[in-house]
Amino acid sequence: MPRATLELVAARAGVSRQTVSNVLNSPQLVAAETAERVRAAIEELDYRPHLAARQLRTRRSHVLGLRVPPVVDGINGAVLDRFLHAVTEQAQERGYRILLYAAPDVDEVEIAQYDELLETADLDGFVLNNIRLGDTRTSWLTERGVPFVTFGRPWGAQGAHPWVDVDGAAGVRLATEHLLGLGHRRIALLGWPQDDVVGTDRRRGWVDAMTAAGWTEDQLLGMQTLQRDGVEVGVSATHRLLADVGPTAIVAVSDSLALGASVALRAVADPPAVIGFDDTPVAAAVDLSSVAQPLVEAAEHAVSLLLSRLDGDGTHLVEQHRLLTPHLVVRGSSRPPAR
Amino acid sequence: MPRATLELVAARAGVSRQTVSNVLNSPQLVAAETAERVRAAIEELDYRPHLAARQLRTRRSHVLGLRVPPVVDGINGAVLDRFLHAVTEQAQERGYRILLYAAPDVDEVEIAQYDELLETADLDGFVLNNIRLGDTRTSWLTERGVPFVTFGRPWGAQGAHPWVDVDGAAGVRLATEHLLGLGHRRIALLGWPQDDVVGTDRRRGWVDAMTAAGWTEDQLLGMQTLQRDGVEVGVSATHRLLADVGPTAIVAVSDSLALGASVALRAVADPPAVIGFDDTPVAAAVDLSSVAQPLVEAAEHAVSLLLSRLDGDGTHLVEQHRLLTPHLVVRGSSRPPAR
DNA sequence: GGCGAGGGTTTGATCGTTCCAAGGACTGGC
DNA sequence: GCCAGTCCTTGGAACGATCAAACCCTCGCC
Repeated sequence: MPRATLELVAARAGVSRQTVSNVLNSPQLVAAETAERVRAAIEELDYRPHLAARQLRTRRSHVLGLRVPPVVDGINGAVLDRFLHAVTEQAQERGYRILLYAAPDVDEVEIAQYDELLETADLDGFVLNNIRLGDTRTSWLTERGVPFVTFGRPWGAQGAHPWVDVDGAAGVRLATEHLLGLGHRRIALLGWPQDDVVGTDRRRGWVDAMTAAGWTEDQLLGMQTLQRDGVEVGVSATHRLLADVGPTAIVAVSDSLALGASVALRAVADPPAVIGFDDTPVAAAVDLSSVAQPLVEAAEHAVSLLLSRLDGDGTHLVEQHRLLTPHLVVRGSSRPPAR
Repeated sequence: MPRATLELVAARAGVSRQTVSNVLNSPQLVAAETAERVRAAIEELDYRPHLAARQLRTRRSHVLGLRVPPVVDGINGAVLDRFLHAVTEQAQERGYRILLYAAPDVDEVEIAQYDELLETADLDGFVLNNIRLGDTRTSWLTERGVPFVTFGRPWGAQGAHPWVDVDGAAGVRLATEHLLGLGHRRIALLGWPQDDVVGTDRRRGWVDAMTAAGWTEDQLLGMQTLQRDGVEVGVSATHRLLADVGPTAIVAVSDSLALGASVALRAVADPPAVIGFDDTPVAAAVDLSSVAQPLVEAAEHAVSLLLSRLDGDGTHLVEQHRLLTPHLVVRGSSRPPAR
């Protein structure tokens, strides 16, 4: 059976090409009766529009670009994994598809990819997921008027654009308050270095909850370690905390660090409670409490923001964004303090 | 600056459209000198062909379809994650891109997606990654002559098609021999149910290594548990093995099961050695030895097989396939037997 | 009764590429 | 000096959709 085209459908319904096209794209222009007849013809011939032809004319591909980042540690990769799935599903439901592209962690290379994809494939927009302070990718895209959303806030004062993010401070505050509620007082933090904006944000949740519980900022400075991410780092940092601080509970800004803590605590009698961040499979596997990001929700909003810009009625509210609140998944590592 | 087109480049180089097209697609048809001139013009105008236009004419999109499966357990998701990245990178290097589609675990729904993608987007081929015994998707694709590769063997006698897979039996044999080499004799297996072909294959590696070491098949039947995947299952099954078999080492057919074993063994003095399968981030995190699948290599071959069919010179060797051997990643859980 | 308005439909051109059949230049042989 | 053959180039048509403008009614109004 040959491919059904607009022409064929038109002939079958006894109308012109354009009318068939209108039935699909601008139904309000077509008389109800005619539309009905056309729809029947479409059905009979199992007609589906050829996207490349449409794209050639309209310069719209109905495809969104998404980067698959180089696999690094693997633990946090799981986060992206779920986000990826949710984004794909959301986009699909709304008539868009997701095209992957690989790029190393170098802005210029990634920008070259944008250029290529826009020029040759007419991508309609991008979803970025690991923006940094002073990111040159976002400004490049903004300058060119390319629609995009980021999963992650633009931390600097760089131009505004739509974004979705999860409130890290709120998440860590939740975790800390949960531990306070269990009766813990001396709660230490495994944080990231100060130049990391995400880590600094998450740390704030701990600071807020702890100061509300009576600690002073000065005291807290002595109850934390700020180091880069990693299981090994978590192990050594925890040993230090045990020696210097003697905490009854530890809050970590990542599951990697929290896992390191669990490992370090294995040999300890009456081990402190531990809570991680991201609710990765690893956390579930080792019975570690963790702060869970609402990734499906994040993906929904990301796609919504992007498509409202794309399909919107011109009133594109450029500065839209959404900050989501994570929730705490309580597991075995949420022990009450030893008496 | 307006978009550069073939026409524009042709004018600039003082030749016709077709000649420019030939320079790009059939260079052997064009005189060297002319080609040089054309290439210069392309360079100057920063010309890049518009894929939709090409696609409209040739019915080839240079895009491959890849499914993002529903996120289930998360531990094994990490495997797909790395595969995904590798496939994207490989495809990109060879001038193809990866388009994602989401589908639930229902063949008919997925097939409907194929139909849609082929008809509306001219996808050139598919990469499938979770084929089952008696899969209807592969036969549908085969019937229609749609190029595809699977990551995973077609276990049944169903029609042959290109595939790439990792030799699970070899992997488990490697693990078992490693343990034998450490001095273990009584090595138990945490397996999957018999109706699972992958699990059965992996089990065979254990059987082979163990019989070579002097055990009889009958004896081995008493040294295994065959259950579905999961951390919880691993915990309870391990308790049973400890009571009934008293092994000095345990080989598991997945990291989930192996992790369950590690958890169950935490309270045990002189715990048995444990080895998992898949080398997921979880394994690395808890210092668990594990069999690693060569995913990058698998992706390379998958893309190669698919593209040789697509770009090949007609001599498409339909029944190509590749079985890769995994390697063992030795970590702390590879303890020698307690004396 | 003629004229303008406007809803509904048709017509022809167009997007950028490749296919096709035919045209032109150059070489070598007689 | 002509012709065949080779090699390269050329212009027109086609892919399947949308855009823009023209067209044809019917209706209401003066």
